[in-house]
Amino acid sequence: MVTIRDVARTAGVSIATASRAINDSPLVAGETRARVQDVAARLCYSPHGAARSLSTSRTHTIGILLPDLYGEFFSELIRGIDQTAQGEGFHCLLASARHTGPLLEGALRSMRGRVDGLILMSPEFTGELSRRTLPEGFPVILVHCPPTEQHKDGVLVANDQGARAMVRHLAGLGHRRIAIIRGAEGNYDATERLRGYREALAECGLVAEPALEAPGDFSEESGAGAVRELLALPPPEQPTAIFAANDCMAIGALSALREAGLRVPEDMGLGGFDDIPMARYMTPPLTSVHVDISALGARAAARLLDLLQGRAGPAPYRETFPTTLVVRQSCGANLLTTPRRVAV
Amino acid sequence: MVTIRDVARTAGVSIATASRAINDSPLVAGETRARVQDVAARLCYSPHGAARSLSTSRTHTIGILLPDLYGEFFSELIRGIDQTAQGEGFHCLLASARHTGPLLEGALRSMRGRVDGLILMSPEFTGELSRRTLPEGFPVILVHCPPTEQHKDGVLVANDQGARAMVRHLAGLGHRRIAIIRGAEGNYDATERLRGYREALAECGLVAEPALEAPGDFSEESGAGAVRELLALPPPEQPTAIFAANDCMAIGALSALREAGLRVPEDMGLGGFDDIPMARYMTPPLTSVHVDISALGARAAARLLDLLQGRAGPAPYRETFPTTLVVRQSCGANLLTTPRRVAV
DNA sequence: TGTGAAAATGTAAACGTTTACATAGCCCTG
DNA sequence: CAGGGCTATGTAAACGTTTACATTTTCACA
Repeated sequence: MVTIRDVARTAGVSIATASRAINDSPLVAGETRARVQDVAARLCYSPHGAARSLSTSRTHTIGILLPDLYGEFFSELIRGIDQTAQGEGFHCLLASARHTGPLLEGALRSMRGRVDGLILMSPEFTGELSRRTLPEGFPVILVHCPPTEQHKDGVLVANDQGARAMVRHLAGLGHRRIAIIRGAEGNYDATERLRGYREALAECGLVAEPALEAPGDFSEESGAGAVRELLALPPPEQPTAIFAANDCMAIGALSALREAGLRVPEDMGLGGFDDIPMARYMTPPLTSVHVDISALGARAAARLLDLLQGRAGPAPYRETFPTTLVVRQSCGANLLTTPRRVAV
Repeated sequence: MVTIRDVARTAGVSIATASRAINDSPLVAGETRARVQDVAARLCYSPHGAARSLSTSRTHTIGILLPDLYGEFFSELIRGIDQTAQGEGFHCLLASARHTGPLLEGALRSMRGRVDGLILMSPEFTGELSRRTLPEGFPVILVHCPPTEQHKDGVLVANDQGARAMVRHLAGLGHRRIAIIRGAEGNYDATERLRGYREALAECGLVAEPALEAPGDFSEESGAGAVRELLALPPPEQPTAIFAANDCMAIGALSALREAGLRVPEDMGLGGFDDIPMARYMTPPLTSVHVDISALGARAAARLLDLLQGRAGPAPYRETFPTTLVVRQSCGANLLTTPRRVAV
């Protein structure tokens, strides 16, 4: 492997000068710089990352710690982060701490000396854990996490606002019995979306009924299962519209409704959340709440980079990403045929 | 920041002993090891990654270099890789080199001293580039790339086999005019799938017609556009079945067909490729070619780790991942109603 | 009780950089 | 021409580890 020594020797300068030339320091004569850079190119020299990091105590890498790597949300988030990071010459070190507790601690630990800052998404992350695993004042941007004592910076999605918009929209179409298919137990988004759902019901003067809050876990199957559960209710108690806490469940719900011989939206209105690319291509096209996840990732990265490059003060930064309701046909708006069960 | 010196001092041993104790070396007395580890835990010591890497010239990190980070393929691939890597205590450093040439070179360069090996997917990667950017003998696993002079290890998907299976299946259902919606120009998968399509036609005694090879770029829109193009052909030249080179385009095609008032599969058979999770939830459920991408990633990572851990000889390793045809309803098999245009 | 091997520990070099500080050459000014 | 300020370069320490080698301790055995 060719090191800076080799470059220096070949160019006939000291290591220090070689280093300066390579880093475009103004302290080196133009002619020397050119010669050194020329030699470096000829020898195919590239600086050793670890050595550089050790010396400068900067890694030019941001860590991404996620609970999982499954699904569109994470890939979009990563894409947004990576794009922004790459724009400033930063790398991304990826880790997922599927399981809780000790594994998360290990993952955090192993980041020491490998990253300059962290974009972190984990419900398990607490101030106490931070104290044990991260150097004091280590830059962290939280995604979807409540702030901790040490780390107040974060971005989050206006889940409740989105859910409210959806439910109000359904109510506006005349639905009085609106069910929700809930997300995974304990999940942040799930909780917030449920909250938004309940708030909207209250605003619209409707009462929340436990029977209309079907459990789910964000998977297609659970969406289908929830529908079967709802359709097992005695007819007067059945909903006329369903709000699925994400699009996957909405899609599962759609297929279960079809199996049950119900038409969407005529017999049952349906709304999802996330507006995944596929949503518009469903039959009928799915009404959903749009969230620009990659933009969310990009913002998180941008803020972290501001911190790292000294462009931002330590003032706590929290940004709530707004959502937008995308009305298509599954909800029953834009309806060409006549609904059977909904009184308008 | 607490370093190994602090641990050593507090535990009353030399740095060397502290290091050994922390790394569970057998060269240290059990009692000493316990004491040191105790101190380390109390001080919340975690070893500095860069320092360690510099000293051992091992980073315990594998680099992932992809052309892009968009879509299910990449996220699944990354998931498979990360899972396997994490199992052996390795990290993943992610980079995407969207653009070609110099950017790719820079990305490769910047990996020096940061990763122990590389999982690389880029059509632009050549032996010459490798020589310029990577140390000799640097472990690389290629995904979907032709082998180069230095790097022969790689995994790939049996794209042509999958495409052949699909087209043969369609032909077996009686279709004589089978169109393809091609993938992005120059893309590896696209080329292979097209090749499989043509081979299968030949095998079945059908003639390839340029008019039936509609261009596409893997996006939903392009799928819809291709369908409009095909339907613009004079009726006798129109296809009775369409093979879309991926599921996204198949979904776009589905919605364009519906707009045109055609029923799937009665009026037009349809098949996709990739078997994305959503495929089964389409109306009708999409017949597709299943590829287990995360397993592909896992295999690539496993092979790389074998190389890195000295468990495998340098014998070139190439694995072609088989695909499986998943027959649902969009192709016209399992058909309940009668097809209008297909002679069986 | 002395000897030697084995076990435990310590000393210091090495990994490849960056950078504070020292030095050398040069030009300008008085 | 001495002195002082630049500018360009070199020397060497530092970053936090690991590890080859040296040294000390322990302990079994003759």
